[in-house]
Amino acid sequence: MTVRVRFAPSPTGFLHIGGARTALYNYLFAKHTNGKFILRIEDTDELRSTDESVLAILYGIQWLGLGWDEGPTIDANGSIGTKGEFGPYFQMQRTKIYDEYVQKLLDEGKAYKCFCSTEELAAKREQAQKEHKAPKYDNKCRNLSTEQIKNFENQGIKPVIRFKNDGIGETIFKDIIKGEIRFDNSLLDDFVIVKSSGVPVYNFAVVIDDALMEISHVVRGDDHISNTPRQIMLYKAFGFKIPKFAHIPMILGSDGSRLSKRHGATSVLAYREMGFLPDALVNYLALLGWSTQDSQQIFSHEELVQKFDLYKCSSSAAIFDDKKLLWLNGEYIRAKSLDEFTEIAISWLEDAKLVSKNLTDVDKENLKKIIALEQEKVKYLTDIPGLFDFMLKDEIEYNSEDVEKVLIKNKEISNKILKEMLENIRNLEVFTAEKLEELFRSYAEKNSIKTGQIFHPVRVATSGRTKGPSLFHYLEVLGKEKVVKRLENTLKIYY
RNA sequence: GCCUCCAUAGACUAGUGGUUAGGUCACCGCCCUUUCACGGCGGCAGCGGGGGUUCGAAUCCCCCUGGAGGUACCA
Repeated sequence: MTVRVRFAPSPTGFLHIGGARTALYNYLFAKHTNGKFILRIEDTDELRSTDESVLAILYGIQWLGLGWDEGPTIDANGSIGTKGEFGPYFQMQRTKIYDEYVQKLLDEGKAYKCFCSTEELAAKREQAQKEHKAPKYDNKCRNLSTEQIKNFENQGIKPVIRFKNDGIGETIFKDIIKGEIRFDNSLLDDFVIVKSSGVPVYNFAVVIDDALMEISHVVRGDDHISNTPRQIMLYKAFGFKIPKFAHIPMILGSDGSRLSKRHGATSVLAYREMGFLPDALVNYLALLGWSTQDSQQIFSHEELVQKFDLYKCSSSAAIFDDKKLLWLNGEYIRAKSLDEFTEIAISWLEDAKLVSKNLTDVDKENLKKIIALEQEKVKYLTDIPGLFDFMLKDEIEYNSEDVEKVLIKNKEISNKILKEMLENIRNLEVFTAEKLEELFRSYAEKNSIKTGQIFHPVRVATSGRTKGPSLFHYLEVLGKEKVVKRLENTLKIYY
């Protein structure tokens, strides 16, 4: 049996962390088994579905690098196409298909029209709650005569269509992750399968689509567990083959409640904005609910595909921990080759207007030397401008605290040292890290002072702060001219 | 209220009847070091509670507690 799985988001918002992980697990399971990963847009919520959401979701999955085999496609201009033979992959384009199947149920007496008003239903529900009873539809319209139906229709009342649930026995299924789950059918009512607008409801459309698209495994969030018995009833009513189910646990916020805006960013694309590498996010998400016995933490995309095992997923909800994500992000940044990282860094420097667009290869080679000094320090890509600006700007910004601590305190000493070092540097013919280090150390020895007493003031005088790359290396990259100028400037301003 | 799922350190997890309960992040300490990082070494910290079953339970069963999800003409 070839595996066919799908990710079926409803376009009522951006792609969030939970959805991303569901998509990822589907993707990994498909790739691992050499199966197909299908993307289907469940846009039957006429009120909340938007085109922007469709785009945001598509971009989000694309950014994560989860290519899908069938479903909507999107090109550089943002126009939407489609690929795969089982489409269309937008449910609202499939209404004719659903109509057919609804009619079948109606003809076979397995479904019926219900004319009860939402107000009436709401009132009954409230009443049931008051009496501590399960709010269940009372089957009022189950046995309407054709005359009664005609009567309602003549009044212009649009019915919903309900599935007739016999309420006998149990619905049992074996979930790949949760094990056996059973529901008492008598607790379920005659649920709505088509809204009065004529659009099918989620529980109906998924079943038709999953069956027609030959989905072999339904991998989705465990918030869908309670929908599953209804869906199984429909599979049975149509005589469709029932797919395997894998309900993956939810991702929770730091306080253990459902992940929401309260917990900060939940949108995948927001993580891009925050400076995360997609591979780091993917790696983190993979680990949130799945692990290998040897406790491996870092996986390449290929390794993930190779090692991911749907059957070894955790069955309990996991709290999203951005500390660990951040650690992984650092790991991925450090693992980049200098060339790769330079490309990434340049785009962030461009956005921050620290370098111009259309850099020449020579510019890039020079930048590479600068970037090499700080790559290991980057945790968020958004750190990049702040880490490099002192190397790139003509005018440095002085951090007042650092200036106070290193230059102003012991002013006479630092003044003398800076003046003398300025002279020494002016006289230095070969301006390399090695020569600079020699110079600094011999100066310290001659004057019998600690090396730190020179290093620190020079660092602040040439960079404006105490934190930064290895002193001699960045001085070399900066070049003699700039170093001299900065020292002169500092002496002018603070002494 | 009712239904369903879940329960190992602060977080993610390994573990399927006998382990000094293992790993990772975070945190703390030490080392490396001109700063910041990186890296290395070490440490703190856990089986929610109560009953069973068993010679023996983190592991199997029951109850409780706690958490999550559902209970829609939303998905």
